[in-house]
Amino acid sequence: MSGPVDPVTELRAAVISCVEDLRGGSLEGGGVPSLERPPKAEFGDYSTNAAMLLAPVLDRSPREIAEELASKLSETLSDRIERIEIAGPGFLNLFMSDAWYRGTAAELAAAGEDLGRPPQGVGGTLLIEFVSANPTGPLTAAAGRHASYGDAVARLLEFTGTRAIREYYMNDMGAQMERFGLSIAARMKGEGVPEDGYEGDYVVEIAERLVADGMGADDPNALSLAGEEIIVSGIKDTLSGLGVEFDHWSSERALHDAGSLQRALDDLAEHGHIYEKEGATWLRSTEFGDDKDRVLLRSGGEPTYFLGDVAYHRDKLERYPEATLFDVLGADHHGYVSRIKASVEALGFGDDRLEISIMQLVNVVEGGEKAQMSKRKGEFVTLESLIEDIGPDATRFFMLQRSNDTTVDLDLDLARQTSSDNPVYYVQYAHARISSILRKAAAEGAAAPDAGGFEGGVDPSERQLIKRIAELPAEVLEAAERRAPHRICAYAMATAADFHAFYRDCQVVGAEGDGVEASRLALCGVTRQTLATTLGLLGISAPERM
RNA sequence: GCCCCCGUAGCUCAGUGGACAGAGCGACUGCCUUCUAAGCAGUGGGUCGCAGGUUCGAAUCCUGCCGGGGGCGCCA
Repeated sequence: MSGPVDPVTELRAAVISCVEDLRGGSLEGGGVPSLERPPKAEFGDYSTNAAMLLAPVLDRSPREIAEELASKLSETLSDRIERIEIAGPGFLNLFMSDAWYRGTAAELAAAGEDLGRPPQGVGGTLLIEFVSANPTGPLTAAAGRHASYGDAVARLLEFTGTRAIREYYMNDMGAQMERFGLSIAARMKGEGVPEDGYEGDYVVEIAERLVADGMGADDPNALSLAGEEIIVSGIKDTLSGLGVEFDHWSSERALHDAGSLQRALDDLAEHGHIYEKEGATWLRSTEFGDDKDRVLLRSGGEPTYFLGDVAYHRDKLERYPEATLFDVLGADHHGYVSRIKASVEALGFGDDRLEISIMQLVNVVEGGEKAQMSKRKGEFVTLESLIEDIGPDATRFFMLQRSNDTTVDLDLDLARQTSSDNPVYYVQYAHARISSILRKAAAEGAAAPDAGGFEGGVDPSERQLIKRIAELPAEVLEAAERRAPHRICAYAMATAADFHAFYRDCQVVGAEGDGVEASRLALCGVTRQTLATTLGLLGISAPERM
């Protein structure tokens, strides 16, 4: 027997059914009763606010309703519940029995690799566009945040039954590519870079490579194309090093050459949302909530960056008619959100087809000092050097640890430490420690893991650990729906902490008592699976030895 | 001026209506003949930016203000 299980939701279902009984009808409107871990152990294992929510509906006092709910729940849960207390303004505090803990542990163990997978997944298709850094230079450390985030969201959704597609969009057209080509040409001739050119040393390296390939400095356009090829191949290598692989690389130039920009323009014209003014072609984006209308074709006739982006979104929407688009943008692009949403609507697609997350900035901190970041000046920490410095696992963990709308201060001194101070190693260490126990058990011919096969008491540390693991499906669902992988980081750390406490209190191999060793080995196995799964969702390795 | 994000412990941050507000780091104190001390336990530390409002209940929702960051091009 295996498959997704969700013990907390099962318990919640029991509460809801009792509430519906008492109310004499289904729960529409009103709130859904909570079922949560109370702040203090003295408040039991789980608590619910059901009686407080019911009070205004039934027009009776919360404590009175709580009494009735408690007796109904006791009946429904029978030997799974030890006792129910009524506290505070009308909370029902549930104290679960050893039988429930044993049953839950057995259920979790039976889930195998499906442990933590929410039984009711999210479904659908999400096309995630992320990183999409310009192909005029190597990826910066900040791109590592986008890469880690987009990939982790994709992994989370895949785990919940959603098809995730990863795309990278290259703005390989226009003025910046010209400046890039001119910068390479200047370096070939040994000259200083032109105004607004790219000053980084990598441009010198590219120039040297292209000279070696026999290229001349007289065709900046050709140089920019050749330079782009080198840059993009480097970007792919860097992302691979982080464990991020894209399904599709879209190119603005390719879209342009295929006539997609023109088609997008025709589409918008057909829908009646464009007009001419001062020689330029505009999108009436204000009609869809944007601050001002936006230029699609300049008065010279060249397309703007924005038109390319409109064409790209149209292309995505048509390639995957079932998909929701998800754009991961940097904080410096937030002004872009309303216009791109407007364009999607102007093309006749529903506004629920596009979702956008804004990533706040990344500061790399060393010795308490923030490193400067300027791509054009060539002063920045590259993602490649960051990965080389602290490794892909620490890079991902530190980038993912914070919610996307807060700035990340990546402390290199901390990230470099291979000690308990470093949260990555803390979690990985727990996984390695369990692996070591299981190795020892195998070597010493310990009992086969069996979560439910004993009648003794369950240790408080075991209870804590089982409860934590039982929360995983809800945690995964929440993180997936809210596109919030940082919750998984916090969850993984909490699970590791619970395991270390269990390790302190409970001997596993050679434990005294009938079936105790077998049940603890099973709990170790379930914990290891939990850590492996959560680390996997973050794209971080789960080592067997450290 | 307008728009977006943030303001919670010394530092970095969790916590999008529930019970006396949490974690990691830093500081201080203990614990390795015992399954990995990359670990555990304990101590100290906060007017949740300020002021109103909604609610039985607000760090959380609403309004105003203060402080920090980012953005407001026929650049990308």
